This record gives sequence, C-alpha cells and structure tokens, in this order.
Amino acid sequence: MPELPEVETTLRAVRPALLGRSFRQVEVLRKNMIKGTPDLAKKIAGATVRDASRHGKYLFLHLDGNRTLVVHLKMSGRLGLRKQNDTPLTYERIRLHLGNEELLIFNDPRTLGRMWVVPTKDLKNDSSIRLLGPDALTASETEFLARLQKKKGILKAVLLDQSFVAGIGNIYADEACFLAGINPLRRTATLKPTEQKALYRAVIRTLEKGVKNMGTSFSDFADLFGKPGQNQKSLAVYGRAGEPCRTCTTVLKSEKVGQRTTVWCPRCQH
DNA sequence: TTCGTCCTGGTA
DNA sequence: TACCAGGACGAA
Repeated sequence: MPELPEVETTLRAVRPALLGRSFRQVEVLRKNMIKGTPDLAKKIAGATVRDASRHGKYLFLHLDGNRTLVVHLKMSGRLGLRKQNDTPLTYERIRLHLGNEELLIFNDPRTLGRMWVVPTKDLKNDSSIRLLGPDALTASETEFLARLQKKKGILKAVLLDQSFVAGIGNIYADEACFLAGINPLRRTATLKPTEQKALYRAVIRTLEKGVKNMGTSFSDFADLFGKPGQNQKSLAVYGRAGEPCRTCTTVLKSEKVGQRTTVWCPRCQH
C-alpha cells in the first residue's frame, strides 16, 4: 500500500515517538520479513533510536552503535505504537519492546514487508538503497527534468521506476498524470518541455496533497496510532475505472501497464 | 523489457 | 472459485 506520502506520515509520527527510546527485546514472528542476517533481534537488542529519516518508500531508524534499521512496508505493512495490554493487531509480524509497556509493531497481512539492519556508513551501498533516484518530494525541477529526459519508455512505467525518482507508486503515478493532463501511456520521449514541467509540478503537488491528507487508506494503511489517512476521498482516477471523470464526466479508461492497473481520462489527458 | 514470485485476504 | 491488491526483485 504505502507510497511516499504514507511512509512520510509514518515517519512524522515515528520520529517524536521513538527518539531516545531503546529496543529492550525484539520478537520476530515471521522470519521471512527479515532481509539478510536472521539474527536481527540480537543485532539491535538494546539499541537506542537516535534519529529517523526517509528516502522514497524506505524508512530509516538510525540507531546508536552506527546501525540503521531499514523498514520497507511494501504492499500491506504498517507500523503501530501499542501498549503491552492493548488487543494485539491482527497481523503482528515483528514486535519491538520499548520498555514502559510500549511496543513498536510491524503489522503486515501479506508479509511482503521487510526489515533489516545495516551499518550506517554502508547504508548508501545497500543493495536496495543504492539504486534509488532522488526522493520524489524533494527533487528539484532541474534534476527531475534531466532524469526524465534520459528515461525511455512508457511514462507510467518510468514514474514507477524507483531509480528514476524514489517514492511514487501506482496511486500517485496515476493521480499525477491526471493532474498534469498527460496520458500515462505516452512514451516519455514524446513529452514536450511544457508537458515535462507540468508533470514535475503535478508529481510534487500530488505527493504534497497525499502528505497533507496523512496518506491514502483503503484497508491496511493507518498512522502509528491506528488513524487512517484521508487522501482516498480525493482521488481523481485511481480505483475509478469505468466511473465518470470528475472534470468532464467522460468514462475513465483502464489498462495494464507493466503489471499495474492504470486509470486515466481519455478526454482530459493527452 | 516483460514475467513470475514473494504472501494473504477481501470481494465479486 | 477466481481474481485483484498500495511493491520490488531476479530471471529469461
């Protein structure tokens, strides 16, 4: 589920809640959610959270001892801050005890999410991190355009390519294309300079709106305290195939691009 | 570049 | 019962 705005929403709650807190005990209920070394629990037991940050859809908890805990929520993961006596969430996979009867929970029905620890100095060389383009929310227009001009292929696929810019997923890609008035099936090479700039502005505005609305929630996503986001109420095209365009009432079209469903308005988007 | 795969659950 | 789902990776 989570794309950049959902991860940013999580980060903004995680940072104040976890700064200075230590992992007293770590319970890994699903081993397949730990990438690399299986002894994550041993590696971070007792570690204190010194800072938290984000790049694209990756969340980082920087720990003392030059360790960084990397978290990727993938399709259905979310973090929760819970009390020992709270009713457990339905799909708790990793439980990090913080002391004071509090827990950081990695909840994930589909168990596609991943958590792993790397030496902080090696973070940029991590096999997942090193290929990422600049963060989509903070990329400058110059940088965005330069990278776009180097990319060939179908626009939708390029937007989803994390090595282009990091953080855009299926929802926000479709929403950004609608806002820019560009058909997501276009080849990037055919975009005029004015369209390229419109696309950049649309990406930024779409992501900013997602962050402002605390993310898009269908079934799984919620913030650290279980509160769902609000952005799903204002989606223009995602999930609305066959429904009328909110701007011109034309029926929205849908097609698979890559393996992802893509929705657009054939009249508003050229 | 395209595909299957990793998983489970919700819905038609 | 079949199909779909916010993501990413490795193989062909």
